[in-house]
Amino acid sequence: MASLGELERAVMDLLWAGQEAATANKLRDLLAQDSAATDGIAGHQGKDLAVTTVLTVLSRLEKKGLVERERGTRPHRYQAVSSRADHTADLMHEALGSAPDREAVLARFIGSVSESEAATLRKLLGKN
Amino acid sequence: MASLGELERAVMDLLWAGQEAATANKLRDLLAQDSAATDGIAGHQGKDLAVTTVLTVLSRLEKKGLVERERGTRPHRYQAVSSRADHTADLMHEALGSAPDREAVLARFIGSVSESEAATLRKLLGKN
DNA sequence: TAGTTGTTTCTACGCAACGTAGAAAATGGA
DNA sequence: TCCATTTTCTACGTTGCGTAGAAACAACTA
Repeated sequence: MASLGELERAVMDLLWAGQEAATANKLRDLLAQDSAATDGIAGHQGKDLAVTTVLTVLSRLEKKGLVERERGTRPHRYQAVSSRADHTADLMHEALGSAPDREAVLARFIGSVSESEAATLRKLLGKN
Repeated sequence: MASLGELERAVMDLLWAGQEAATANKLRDLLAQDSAATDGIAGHQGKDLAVTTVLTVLSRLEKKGLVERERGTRPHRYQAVSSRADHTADLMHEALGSAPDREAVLARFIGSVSESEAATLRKLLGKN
């Protein structure tokens, strides 16, 4: 129960990027900006989402446990439950988790990691 | 384009487990066995899939690039394109890949790995 | 060569997830 | 009490997946 749709991911990216909790309206605006930027000079003909759309997505993300909502304030405020790094690491563990041959997987994983990342990993593991 | 459904995964598990390429019929039988075993003494009332079902799934897996089919022989023979370990490692890279903060992700990942696996990783990264 | 049988392809249905949003309800201020 | 803002409810279209029947196809036998 962890994979995200395109819009869900876009919203999470915004929540992860901003440090403050955001309202649905704020997020809608940011999404419009983003798509305008992506469309380039062509003019953002695409995506002006309805606020209800954003709210629906936020509810779904809340149900999935990725988003937390403050119900006290009137425009509710939404924020990511965990950082993107944490979430991504969780995903990696999830992929790894269901494998009966964890060591082999780790071997392959390490095998196809860039040298600089390998260095990072060595550092993190405490070199001994 | 990488996530698998339940049956798709069951089929891949069989292909990954067996060393030889298998036919659709063989796979159907193995699936029936598996579900019988899972059902325990209760009697495998559940899953006797039609061969066409297995064939459909195999086609979809082929389209996804996970399965390769020999069309020469009459009962076509199917096999996994890459090992489960490779595939899982790919998934991990995929999760990691889309992150702008790769180092942070790796840090979190390492942080929540068991000590024995950390040891494995150290060995694999071994400065040698 | 024509029938028979095993195999594959085509087509399709139901269900769940997701993008999308209108209609209606709720809430807080004028 | 009425209005504007915000949230909830409901819903529709699309896509992926489990599932399989019907039809096409290939190989063997009589």
